Amino acid sequence: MATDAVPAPRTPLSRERVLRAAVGLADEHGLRALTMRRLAEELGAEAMSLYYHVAKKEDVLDGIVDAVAQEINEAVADIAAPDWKTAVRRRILAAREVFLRHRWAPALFETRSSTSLAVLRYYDALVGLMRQGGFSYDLVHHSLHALGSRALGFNQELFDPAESGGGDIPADLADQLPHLVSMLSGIAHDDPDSTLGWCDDQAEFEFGLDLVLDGLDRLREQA
Amino acid sequence: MATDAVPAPRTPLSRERVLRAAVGLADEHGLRALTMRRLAEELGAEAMSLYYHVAKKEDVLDGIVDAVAQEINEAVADIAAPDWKTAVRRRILAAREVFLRHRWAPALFETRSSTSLAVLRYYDALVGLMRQGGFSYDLVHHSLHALGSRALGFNQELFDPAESGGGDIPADLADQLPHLVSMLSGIAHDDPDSTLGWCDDQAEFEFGLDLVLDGLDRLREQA
DNA sequence: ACCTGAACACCGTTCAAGT
DNA sequence: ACCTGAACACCGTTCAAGT
Repeated sequence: MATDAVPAPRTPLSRERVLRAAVGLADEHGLRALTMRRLAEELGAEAMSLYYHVAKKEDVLDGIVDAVAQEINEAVADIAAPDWKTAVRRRILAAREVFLRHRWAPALFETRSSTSLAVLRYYDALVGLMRQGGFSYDLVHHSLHALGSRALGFNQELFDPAESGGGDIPADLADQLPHLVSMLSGIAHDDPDSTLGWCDDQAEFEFGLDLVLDGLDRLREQA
Repeated sequence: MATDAVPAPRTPLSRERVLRAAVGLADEHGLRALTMRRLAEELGAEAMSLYYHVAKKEDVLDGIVDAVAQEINEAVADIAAPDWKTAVRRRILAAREVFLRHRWAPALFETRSSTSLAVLRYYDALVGLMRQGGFSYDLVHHSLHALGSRALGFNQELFDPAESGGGDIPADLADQLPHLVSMLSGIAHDDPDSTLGWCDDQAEFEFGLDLVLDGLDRLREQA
């Protein structure tokens, strides 16, 4: 028996523990709460200790993007479908569900300049599926551009056309925006739980996704 | 005549001067260089002086987004076209040119939660054009979602499928990404000047835009 | 090998004070 | 009305030092 009662030996830090804590912090309090100091606190350590396991904050951000992408790859692994379109569609919608669990992720993904390996793997599978479905490499390439962030399951929007249901636009402003006001009266987004970002709700996402996928399928047939 | 030689009376600050300087700073050195202190320095004043003319940094950011949107509205004012599709298309491509002058803007636009008046005006005109072209308000609404940021002229992409032309992917990595590597060999983006963000070059932007516009036109005919 | 304290250079922002 | 100096609370990051 040891003579001294050793204090519960804190689980040592590691890159993985740091990244997991970072994801948790962002999930709970948003990206802005993710500071090195706060992250260390979450782990019961000092901010400076983190630098032994990660190079800099950017490294942490790259790391949690990769972590989310891995989560997507797992969610997507067992998906099978009879044709390329439903296969791609199902993968994208499954990926989307991961983003619904990590609402900070779309904004962060868009700031990364170097692409994570897990994201590349995700795209690689997409390319494979489309090739198998009869696409030329060239058309696949165009398709990825046309899909943009929708390929990964989200659609960062610029403004919410139905912000507050349109009911709160002041009258003087309404005069300046006649068409917008007319459009918004009577339109409301139903399910707040399916909303990613501003107005990217499930129904609208699928509308845009299908519009693009159908268009691509048509181009494939023509080729 | 005044008895004392007054020092050249520095043009006084104003919200507008602050915003103009902010846009210039971002144009020249990027968004990261846009700090209150640096901005003040650019204006020959102290950081604290800015707070007399703007509420907080967020206010500055909202302000320069609105300034860019105004620039877009001016660029787009005189556009006429025979049908809704070319009208919308031309407006969007003209808006895009403004973003090519302010490459920091797409990223910033996507972080704004409240929409600038100038952006609303831009959308209002789009809605008007589409209504006139035979769209129901409901389909216009879906259309705006489907277009997403493309309605304003940019397409924030997640990764550059052709990053460095694909030539620099290490061999061991290439084994893990067979489809991607095959696709990338032989694809190169030609004109770096037309590139917004990562891989959003002019040709790809127009491909995606036309794909969506054609799809919307088809839905309009069916309705 | 792993962690930390003290310190540096930088933020945004306040507030009372100057003209 | 307009601007500023000093100060505060926070960043990310370094470095030499502890175990």
